Formats: sequence, structure tokens, C-alpha cells
Amino acid sequence: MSETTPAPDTRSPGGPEAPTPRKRVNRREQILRTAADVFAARGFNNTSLADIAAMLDITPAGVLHHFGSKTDLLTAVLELRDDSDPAPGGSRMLDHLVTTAERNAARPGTTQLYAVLSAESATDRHPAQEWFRDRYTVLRGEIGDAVLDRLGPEHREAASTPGPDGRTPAGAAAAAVIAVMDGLQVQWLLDPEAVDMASVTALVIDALVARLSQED
Amino acid sequence: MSETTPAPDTRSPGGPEAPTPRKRVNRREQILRTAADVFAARGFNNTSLADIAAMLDITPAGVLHHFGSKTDLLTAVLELRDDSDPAPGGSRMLDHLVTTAERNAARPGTTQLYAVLSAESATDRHPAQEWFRDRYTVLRGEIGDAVLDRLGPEHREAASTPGPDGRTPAGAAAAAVIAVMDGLQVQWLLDPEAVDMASVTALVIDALVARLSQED
DNA sequence: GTCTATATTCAGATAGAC
DNA sequence: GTCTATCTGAATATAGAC
Repeated sequence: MSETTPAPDTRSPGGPEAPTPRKRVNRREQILRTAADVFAARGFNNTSLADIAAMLDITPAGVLHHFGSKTDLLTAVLELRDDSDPAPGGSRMLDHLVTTAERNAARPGTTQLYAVLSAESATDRHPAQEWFRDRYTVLRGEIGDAVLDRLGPEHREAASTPGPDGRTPAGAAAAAVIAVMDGLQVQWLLDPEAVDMASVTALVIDALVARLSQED
Repeated sequence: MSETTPAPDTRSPGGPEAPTPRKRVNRREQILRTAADVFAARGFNNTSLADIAAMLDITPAGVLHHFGSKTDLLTAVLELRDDSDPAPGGSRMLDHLVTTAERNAARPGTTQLYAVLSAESATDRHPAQEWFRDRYTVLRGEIGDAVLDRLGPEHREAASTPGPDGRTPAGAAAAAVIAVMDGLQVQWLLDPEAVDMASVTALVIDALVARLSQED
């Protein structure tokens, strides 16, 4: 089900941090990518090490040799960022988000992982809680800055002025954009025909930027 | 943690299908409410029948007597709608959504259940998939209508005219509103100080309605 | 460095006592 | 009508063979 990508070993040769692979990309890496696929499709709690192992024709213990525990494997998967399309800074980032939504619909993989796991992480004692809390904090900051960048200079001050609760309009807009993307992913996974992630994301970004460019 | 609602037996007397409750609201009902709380806090896959049973000082089998299986219990929990604040029709519904977001932040219970479970349901073979797919379809319809109601009559036609992909702007806005509410819930659960669900929800609704009231 | 075989814990569900 | 005691299978992790 996950063999959509034909090339098994696609990465730029001469990457900066290849850890001296005298053999070829070690088993560890195969496990990592397989685990990412399976976690994305079934969530963390609902995935067993046997599921992952079966896809590689090994036993569960084979997986555990490379990563000490299932939780460690999850952590490693989350750390494995997808650097194939680095997020640009500044106001270009907002366009990048739409592009990302577009790509996600074509390739239900990488970021489906984040949509499914982030919601799962919000449950008690989930091992990825801290990771996702930090991630959202960073994202809200970056996207908040991107929103400010897109506003006309005359609106920036208002949008970056904290209200009585200490939160800024730009930050609120950033939280909204992230929330829309996550929430849409869930709706789309359940019913792909029903929503167009990219266009709805674009609509919300446009609407929010326009809204922050008014005084009312 | 869950004793927010003081009245344990709130249902209209003379309801059409009261199954002759000679005693008082049966164990079944207690189990149902406890299960809802625990599913909300820990998700479905990560909750064991023992967890639920422990809170009632009984054994897992005690739970299974009332509901044939864990999946049946989940289904029953989902069916148990919270009728304490029925959603109004028409454009009032949008205000109701903001109110709902406000209440959710105060009482992390009922709809936290939906936020956590809906995302979990998007994973393979989850027992609640169909339930959530249907729920989202209905919600998009209702909220789409509410959006149209709020628009000026002169904009309604444009907003309800399907584009080349067969989807209407009002439907897109509806999907966006739902997505924002779900996504915010996740961010809020992970970091309650970081986002104000109600105000962000209001912001997005305002922005979308304003956006759909322009020609561009 | 890689994995098979095994131990241990805990899940969901069944049959039958109260 | 309600639940305790028990069975069966599957989960993660360990110890040690190749």
C-alpha cells in the first residue's frame, strides 16, 4: 500500500552529513522510512513492531535492535525531517504552505504523519507530547512573522501588539493557519473527495491577511 | 474531573423509548460517561477496558457485560450526543460555534473527545471512521448553510455556485471553520496558554465571511 | 553488526457464579 | 440483571546465537 515511491534510495549524493556509509544506506534507514509510513497510516498506538517488521521481512526484535524501544523509534522518525522542500523565510512562507498542502494531497506520507501523530500526541502521557508542543511553538512564531511580512507596513504594528491576554493578532492568525492545515488533513484522510486542502488553505490565508489589514 | 454536570439523569420524562427503568439510571449510563472521559483523555487505542473499569471499581469484564466489545462501547459513546446546548440553525450557528469553543476551554470533556477521536479515526481500519466521515459531511453542510445565511443576499449566489471541481465557496469556508476548531483543540491541549480557541475561531469566521463578501 | 527464539506482561473476550 | 474468575492471544522487550 505504501509502495508509491518507486525509488528506494533517493537522496542527493554528497549530502553534508552522510555518516561514512561504507556499505549502503543501512538497515536503520530502511526501518526509519518504513516506520514513518506505518505510523502515518495507523498512528503510533495502533502500530505494532510486528507490523513494521513484517514489511521488511524481519522479526520485531530485528527492529528493536536498531532502536532500543518503540518510543525511541518514534522519536527518531519525528527527528527525520523532510528536507526535500525547505521552508523559505519571510512572506514567501505563506505560499509555501499552500504548496505543501497541495503536495500532501498527492503524496499522503510525510505530513500525514504529523497530522495523525500530533492529534494522538495530545492524549495523556504520549511520548511525542513535548516534541509536538515545541514544534507548534516554533511554527506559530515563524508563520506569525510571515503574516506580518505580508501585511502592509502600516498594519504591522497593530498586528504585532499584544492584547490584554498577551497574545498578538499575528500569532492568532498563525495558530489559525496551522490549525486549518491540520484539521483539513483529517477531513481529507476520511473523505478525499470532500475537501481540497490547498485551495481551502489559500482561502483562509487570504481571508486572514485581508482581515488583519483592516481597522474595524 | 468529570463531575461538572451535577444532574446525573437529565432526560426528558416521557421520552419515546424509555426502557422501563424501574431502578434508576443504570450502570450502563455511568460506564458510558466514564468511558467518554477516558477516551477523551487518552484516545481509543491507548485506553484499556481496565482503565475504565478501575474508575468505577469494577473489573474489565464488568464493562464488557454491558457492551459486547470495546468497539461497541466506543460506538455507544459517540452516539451519546451532548444535547445540553443544541446547535441553532441559520446564521446564529456561527456564533454558537464560538460559544462552543469558549466552553470547551473551560470544560475539557465532551468535544475534546471528538477532537482526539476524529484524528485517531483517520488511521487505517479505525472503528469510528464511518461515523466521523458522516459527521463531517453533515457538519460541512450545516455550517455551509450558516455561512450563506450570514452573507448579504447579493453574495449568496456566488458563494453557493460550484466551481469546476464541484465544490462551493461556502462549503470550503465550512470545511475551514471545522478544521480550525479541531486543529486549535490539539494545539490547546498541548499548550493551553498558547492559544485562545474562542477568539481565534471568531477571527477566522469573521475573516472568511468578509472574504466571501467581496468580489476580487 | 544482525537477527531468532524466548520471557513477561497485559490486552480483549468467554463462561458461569451470585 | 450484574459481575468475578479464567482463558487465549498478542504486545514489547531481553538474552544470546550467528
